[in-house]
Amino acid sequence: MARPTIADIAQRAGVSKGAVSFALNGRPGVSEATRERILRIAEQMAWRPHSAARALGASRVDSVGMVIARPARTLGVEPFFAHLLSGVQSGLSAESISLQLLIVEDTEAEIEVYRRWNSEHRVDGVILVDLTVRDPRIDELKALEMPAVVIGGRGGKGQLASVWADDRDAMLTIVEYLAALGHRRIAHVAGTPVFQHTQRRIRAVRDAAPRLGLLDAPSLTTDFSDAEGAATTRRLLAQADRPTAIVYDSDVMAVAGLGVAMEMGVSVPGDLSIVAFDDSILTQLMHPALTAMSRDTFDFGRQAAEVLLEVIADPATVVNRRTADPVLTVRESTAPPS
Amino acid sequence: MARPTIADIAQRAGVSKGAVSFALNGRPGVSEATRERILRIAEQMAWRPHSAARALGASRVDSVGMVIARPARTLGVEPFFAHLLSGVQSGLSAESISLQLLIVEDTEAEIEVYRRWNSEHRVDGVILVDLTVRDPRIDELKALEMPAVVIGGRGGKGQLASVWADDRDAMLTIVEYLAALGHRRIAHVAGTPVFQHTQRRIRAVRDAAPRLGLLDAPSLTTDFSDAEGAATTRRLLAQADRPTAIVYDSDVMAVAGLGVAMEMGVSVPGDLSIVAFDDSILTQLMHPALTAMSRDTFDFGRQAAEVLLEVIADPATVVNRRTADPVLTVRESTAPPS
DNA sequence: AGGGTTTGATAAACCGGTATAGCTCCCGAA
DNA sequence: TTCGGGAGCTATACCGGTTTATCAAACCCT
Repeated sequence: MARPTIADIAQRAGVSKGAVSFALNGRPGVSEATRERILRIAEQMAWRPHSAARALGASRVDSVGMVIARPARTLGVEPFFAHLLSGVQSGLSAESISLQLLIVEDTEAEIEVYRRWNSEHRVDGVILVDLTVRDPRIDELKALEMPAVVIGGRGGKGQLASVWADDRDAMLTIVEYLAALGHRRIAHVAGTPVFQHTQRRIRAVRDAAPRLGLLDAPSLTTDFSDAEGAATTRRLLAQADRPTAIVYDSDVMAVAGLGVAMEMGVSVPGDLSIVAFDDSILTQLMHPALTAMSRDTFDFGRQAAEVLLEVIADPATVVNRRTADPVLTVRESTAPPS
Repeated sequence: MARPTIADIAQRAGVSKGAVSFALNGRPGVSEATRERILRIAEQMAWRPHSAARALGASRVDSVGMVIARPARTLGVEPFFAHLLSGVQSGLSAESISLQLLIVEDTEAEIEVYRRWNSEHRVDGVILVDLTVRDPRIDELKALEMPAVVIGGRGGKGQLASVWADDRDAMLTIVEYLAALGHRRIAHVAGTPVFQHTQRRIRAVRDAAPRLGLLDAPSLTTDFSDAEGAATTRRLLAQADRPTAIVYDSDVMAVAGLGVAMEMGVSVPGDLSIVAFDDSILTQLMHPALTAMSRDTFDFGRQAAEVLLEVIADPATVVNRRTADPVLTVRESTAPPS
């Protein structure tokens, strides 16, 4: 027999399909003795539920989705997504729920995917990343009544559940660390201002500057690419009163910045301290190795999965879970200014 | 009405469910006039097939799977997977087939996933990566009769369909290029010998050495990690008659090797030429930028998806598609030996 | 004109589960 | 002694599609 169905089990156990269903799902309706007998037979026949059949009757699909809207070109350099994915899956695997991953070009395409997933019943819920200010996805998902959890930002007026780390605090930690070393000219090479986390980091720098007595603390926005990271660094270092420390919003930009500094004969950390907001193998491979803000991305993903499952179980829930704070890993790229 | 079903459409069109099904799937059984009317109504009601219902009746799920068996830690540095994924999806999206992605720790877990997917009917087929010598997955998938396509290697005695690039030729190109520059001591920092592509590259170096008059051409295996890449480089450069050129099997190891060279005061490309087998942003970010073998990974994935769909349509097909040859991108890390 | 084939459609079975109404015992309380 | 009620199980409807058997009407040929 190719793939046994519950009807096969029922026949073999001499009971009805319903009884088998009860037994296999641990719900009342059969005696302990019968349940055990059925479970033994199911085990022995290597029965597995047919996911489609289950999805049709009940309305859960045991599958959640995640769409990443980034041009393929800029994707994959940061280990961020890979770790996040692993984490999400470890959070899902406990309930043996599968993950659909989709990479699309832009937010419009992403929303289209949500619509399709919704009408085709392909997923029970979704995980959102790269939250922007006034993110159109939030309203859309609300309208579709699709369970969702936002990673890395509040879910818009508390509408959606979210899992987030305290970017503001992390950025303050970095700036305070640099100020404590004696730096007074600190520059911030930020990401794209449409992202909420970029905004929060920029605000954190701006707010901390006067308190720490910084002479100058500009935040310069980029598109997160190595090219713009390098160009911005070049502009900064060409200034008469150039910064003695630069904070980069991503590890890729920090590495690009380090390259520019070396090329311009600016020694790191002698003449310039460099801090990367995100940590990865990249920062560790450099010479000097870069001081970086490390987040437990894996755990981030795991928690997002957990929260999503809660929301799916009870769509009324709105959790706003704050994850462990990022910690600053000091390496060789930071020192007191000369 | 929340989500219209074909019954709703049938009622509105004044026909039976069956007629609607025929019309929507473009099969004979309804007149052109009726078909058009039904299609218009379906369009107007924004009908979408319920994926589970369709999967239950027919036996296709319109979903394919891909399992990556690597410890999360080593994952995600190389843009390889991200690009591959994008490519696979672009190949699948035409037929609006979705992709299930799973990251697991080892091959054993991977096989377990295939078994589960098979018995739960979760996917119509799978894509295999990181083919090893005598890969146990091939026999398993054959036994499960699950459509599959292998990326980056032949599918074991022509059993499974595959999509591959010519590693051997690519490696020969690199070695010939270095020999033409005048190098006679070339070392090869390889990956894990369990992988077929590693074996092929090692053999290519060994075979080419005498023909090109190389004095020495050792292939040293590693676990692909930056740590072992660095350690191996250190050993090589400490030798009395150290190599004048090193070929690395991955971009990460090449970068680590470059770091070691700089640290030991070996100038690149003055005293040592470096070539990375895989290209990525990493190699471009370095100073000097690394000469590297570039593959069109996106296209690789796209083709794998296409072949898989062919195999799913007709399980008897065994395609062995060879993709475009990788090309050597010469940058600043290679020069004639001093 | 009559018998056979084609066309266009329908009703019902089916896929493999889940949910529910209902039936039969059996036990305890009134 | 009877009745209520819960435990244990069966039968059946149902989820939303696909597929098949069936059938009436039209069409075709000699």
